[in-house]
Amino acid sequence: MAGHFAGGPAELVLTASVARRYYLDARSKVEIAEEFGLSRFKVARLLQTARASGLVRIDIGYPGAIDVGLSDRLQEAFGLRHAVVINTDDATSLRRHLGEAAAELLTEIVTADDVLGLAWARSVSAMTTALTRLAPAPVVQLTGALSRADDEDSSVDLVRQAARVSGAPAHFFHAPMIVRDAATARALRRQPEIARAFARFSSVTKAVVGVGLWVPGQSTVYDAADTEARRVVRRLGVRAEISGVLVDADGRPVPTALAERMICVNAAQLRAMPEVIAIVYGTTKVAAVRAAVRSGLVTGLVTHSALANALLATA
Amino acid sequence: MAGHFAGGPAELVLTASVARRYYLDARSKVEIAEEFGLSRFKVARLLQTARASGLVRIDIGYPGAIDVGLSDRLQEAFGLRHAVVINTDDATSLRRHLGEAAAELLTEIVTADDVLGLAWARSVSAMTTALTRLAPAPVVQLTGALSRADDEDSSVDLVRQAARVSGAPAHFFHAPMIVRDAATARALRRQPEIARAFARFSSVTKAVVGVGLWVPGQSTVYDAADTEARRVVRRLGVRAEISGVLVDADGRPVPTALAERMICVNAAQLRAMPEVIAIVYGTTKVAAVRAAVRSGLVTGLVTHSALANALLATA
DNA sequence: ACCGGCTCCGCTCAGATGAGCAGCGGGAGG
DNA sequence: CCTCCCGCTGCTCATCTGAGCGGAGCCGGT
Repeated sequence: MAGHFAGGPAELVLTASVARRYYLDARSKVEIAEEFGLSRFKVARLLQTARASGLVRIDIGYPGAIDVGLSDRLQEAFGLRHAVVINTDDATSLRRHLGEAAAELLTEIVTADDVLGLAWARSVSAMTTALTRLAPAPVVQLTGALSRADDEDSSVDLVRQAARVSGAPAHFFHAPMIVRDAATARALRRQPEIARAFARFSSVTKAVVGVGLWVPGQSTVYDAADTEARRVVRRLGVRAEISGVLVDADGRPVPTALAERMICVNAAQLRAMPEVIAIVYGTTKVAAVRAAVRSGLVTGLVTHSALANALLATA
Repeated sequence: MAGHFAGGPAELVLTASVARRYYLDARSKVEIAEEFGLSRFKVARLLQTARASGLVRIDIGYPGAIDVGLSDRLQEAFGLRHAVVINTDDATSLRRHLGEAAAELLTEIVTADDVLGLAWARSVSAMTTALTRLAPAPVVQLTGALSRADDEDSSVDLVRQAARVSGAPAHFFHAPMIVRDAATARALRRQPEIARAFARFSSVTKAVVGVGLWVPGQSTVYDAADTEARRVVRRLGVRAEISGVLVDADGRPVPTALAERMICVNAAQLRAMPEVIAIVYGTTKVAAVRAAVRSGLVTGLVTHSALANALLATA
């Protein structure tokens, strides 16, 4: 493939001329053949050798924030419908950049016929912040609120913000993501406001979620859970959390007692959504992201170079 | 041309995928269309934008001694049949490298049906030194010897060496390049040995020559001429010397008294040779080389980057 | 609402292209 | 000298491709 050029200097230069005419000046092989006094077959063969010998190099890349090559490979490798890899790995601006990229992606792919579902995650919050334009699609809240002291945007605010941009209705509810026991959760889900939002899950066509690794500090759900639940869930094989949906290392949903206590979308509902885009950063989460894409629940990924490379390395 | 990409991230990545499939994996547009569920027209348009936006970059170059891009441009710009530009400008090894390149070129383009003509020049000498393989073409000496004390190879040796490699007859003669007066030159040209060689000029199909600038130290003929001749010839407008043939800045042959005193090929004879390759180095000679290629006497050029660039800059 | 202009899309069809094949010529070996 | 073999060349035909055309949807101005 990258073999050296066989012929002499004259043929080398001739080949280069032909290649330039063909690839850069966009002439047809017939034209080139006439111009150089060759048969079109000879021209075709010269171009073949030009490609094979590496005389003509074609590379696909773009001088911008998006690493298109990596995005493409990621999409291909995991069979994703969408993959956007951001070039920077700078920790300080990473979340903002991913938010912007995801916002752009959403602006592009969401139409008025869509119903948008949003889970709570800091990365999803960064997206809504960056969102400036959106087709008039209704927005549905997918998860309850997580009681973190430093949260600027609650789960509810996030949904309302997106709906404000889209100009279509917001379907939100006020409830925590995790409650003390299953009974309380069941009671809450019967609340009219919450039930109405949940009823819309089945019509959601595009969702945006976060992914957490089931270890301290790498999952808002993990951090919000009590010590006992953390341990039990861990022992059941849960490795990753997709906006509340708990899956094992291979992406299989794991039934847990904790899930009974959560006010959020479940695996079956998520799977029914044609498009689920995860925004994830931090190489620590490699295993979680791999589980998420393997699960098939996640069909799109917005991430950064380091994580993308890590994913591909272990694929 | 180098405009940025218009669409959103999803289309950007899709375009990159399609471009990779097309340019790197060499799939047909129809195949790609089926694979991605698009029409082949859509694929074509994506590829167009990919090219126009700079997402797909094609460059032609070769990691070797020969700068193919420059060679190509030179060939194109001056309508040359052959152009070989060597990448290095390192003065110490320049002549040797050019000699090797020219030798390769000659090995490639000379066939048993050719008759090879060789003029004397240090660069041509470097070529014969590097010559290891050559079709059995007879070799004809085009110029007399120049009496430089430091010459390793005389005009004669050069011809014999090439003929030894080719395995075909050498047609050489022993005579100086410049003699005291025209009468002596005429007498010499009538010498059987010399006349026989000269008679072969008309059958020469490929010649290799040097080019000199008509200033001190840039032309072996200039240096070999007497002060008076140098001045007279200069005043007649001569700027360049192509292995003894004197031309002005535009490449027009200039009739001179000096020419009458020289034992070498003349302009008409040189012009009759279908292929005349000049080996030249040193940016000082730019004007001389331009004159030589403009003259149409020279149809091929073996040179180095700096000189090639200088030529193109002033073209 | 209606119209005119605009853009985007996919169709048609002629011309361009590639895979495979046969002819030719040149060199090695008998 | 002949003969075989190999590589190069250009042909055929089925497929691919590009330029141009017309229709569908969109948008802004009455």
